[in-house]
Amino acid sequence: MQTKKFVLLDIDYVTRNQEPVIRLFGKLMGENEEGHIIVLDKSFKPYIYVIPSDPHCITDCTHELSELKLISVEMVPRNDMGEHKEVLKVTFKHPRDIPKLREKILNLPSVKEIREHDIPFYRRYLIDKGLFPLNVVEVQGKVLNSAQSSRRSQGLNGHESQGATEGSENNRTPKPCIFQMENPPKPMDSSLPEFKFLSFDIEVYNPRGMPQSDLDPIILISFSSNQGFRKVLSTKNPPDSSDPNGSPLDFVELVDDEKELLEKFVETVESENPDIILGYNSDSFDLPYIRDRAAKLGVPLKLGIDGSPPKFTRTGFTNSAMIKGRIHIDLYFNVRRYMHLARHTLEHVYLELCGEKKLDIPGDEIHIYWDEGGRRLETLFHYSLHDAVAVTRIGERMIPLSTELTRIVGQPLFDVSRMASGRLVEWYLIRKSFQYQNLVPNKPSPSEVTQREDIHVVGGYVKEPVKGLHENIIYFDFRSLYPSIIISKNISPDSFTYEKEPKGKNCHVSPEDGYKFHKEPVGFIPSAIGQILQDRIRIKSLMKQSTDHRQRQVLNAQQEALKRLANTFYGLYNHSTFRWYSLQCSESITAWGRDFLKKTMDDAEKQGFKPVYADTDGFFATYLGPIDEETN
DNA sequence: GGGGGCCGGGG
DNA sequence: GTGTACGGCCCCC
Repeated sequence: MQTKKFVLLDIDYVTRNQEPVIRLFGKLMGENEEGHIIVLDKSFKPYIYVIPSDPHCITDCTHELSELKLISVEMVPRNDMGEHKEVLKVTFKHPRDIPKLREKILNLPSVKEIREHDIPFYRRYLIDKGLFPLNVVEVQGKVLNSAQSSRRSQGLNGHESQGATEGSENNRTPKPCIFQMENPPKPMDSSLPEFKFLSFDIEVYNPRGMPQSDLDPIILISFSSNQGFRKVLSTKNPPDSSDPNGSPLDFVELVDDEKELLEKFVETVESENPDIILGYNSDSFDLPYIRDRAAKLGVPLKLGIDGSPPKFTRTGFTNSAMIKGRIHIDLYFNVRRYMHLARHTLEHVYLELCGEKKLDIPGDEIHIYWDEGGRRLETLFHYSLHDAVAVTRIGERMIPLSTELTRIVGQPLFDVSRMASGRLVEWYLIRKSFQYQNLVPNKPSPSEVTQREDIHVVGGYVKEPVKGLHENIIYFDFRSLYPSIIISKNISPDSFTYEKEPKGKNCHVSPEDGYKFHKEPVGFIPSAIGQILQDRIRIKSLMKQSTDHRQRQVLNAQQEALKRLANTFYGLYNHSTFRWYSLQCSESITAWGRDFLKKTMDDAEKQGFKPVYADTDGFFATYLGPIDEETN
């Protein structure tokens, strides 16, 4: 039995002998260890929860379930919205069985509800094992491939090898260590290495406007890493080609043709061996384009650490490209989510983040620069390289936040970098649910979503501004009004109650609607927000104490990530697709908010202030001087 | 005002 | 893949 320590970069599962096998992709951490590891875990099985229609018919329910193709049915205690329940944990042979059987199970006479039937298998694994991507994991087991003996192993790494592979082996990435786990993985609290990232950008010959991958070849591919690597691969000789060694453009490497360009692209990724691959709009442009051209020219795109080609999927309204064992991040989506700019072109974003103008060539003129050669071509090389460098610079600013969000939310960086903030919170809460043995609420059906969207909740209090030029202005505002209300009034779906009995004393009662929330115990959502805010305070104080520059940067990213998470909680009760959606909670928050603001304004008026404008969590007032000095 | 459709980035 | 998810703006009625 051996022990291996690694940074968890990515996770998925494959099917071997009809059984699911979890694969953890990592970068080895030990003293004399180098390279990648792929850890296989055959022991984890998918499951869902079944709530029987009546607590007494749990045996009927078990019986009905036993007719199906399952591994086991087990009675377990769980909490559901503050209510204790005995439910059935139903374990399946394969994740595929769940979408196949869940309708059938739901329609059994003794079944009332099914839960947690839509949690992707690899996410379930991370949550249940307490593993956090980008943190260190220790595993015990045995190495399956003796070092370097077989290229890409034999099928055990999930990707069927594509026949004999030729090409230079000189500075290729060593083959990953394939490791079979024999004991549960241990999350470790070790210090972490910095991540290496490689940015890339392609240029395409485009005499007809936007390039079409069936017609227009890729002419340049440029690279930039956060460790100083810079290169442009070109299918055309740089200027001054009469002297092959005298090129002033020493970052340019000439290749014979587009086929070699793509082969060198793969080799560069292998030899640079980055943890993270960055692009700008690379999910929907660069990588699909490279895929199409590589297919046309017969170049295998062995970009994953297991030699697999990128996998293209749809993520909502857009595409995403996954590179196994490395983390491909399209910064465009990050930037669009986190930066509020009118436009999100690479040029605009670079200017905003780095304060520098980017060398620019109008997109539709690239083929002209290419054809003209000479100085024009030189400019094109610089432009292309600079695009890749700009992506690296933007990455340096954006990645720390995403990596810390990953460590808090506990889902892969690939996913986290593409998730809307509401989703991040949702996965954070799903993990919390597991810890508290709570049942996760189901996602709403499409009809429920539209129903929710039709309901409008009254927002914050707004006092129309009094027209005119005001002097002697004071401004008052509540520091984070809504989160304070959620916590102080314990606003949570599991503390909300329709009960008439516990009036007043044991409940907070909302203004206007009179919704009641139990004062105790602390609700699920308030406790989660409370914990995030507390963590943030703790990290900010650590930051003050720290003298190490790098550590301070990490801590700062951590507290920023927590702030971002905390900030997205407030509106979530009113998000139609949120699992913990609650109209009562949503209405109560704003009702209390209006109440607090109005009361404070009334008090201020009594003290001689005249409010001239108010909005949600603060107001402006002019000071008229003390009105009635005797009252106070 | 409300429903439907389109677009963003990339060359 | 135990997937499948945005939000702003314009147009039209």
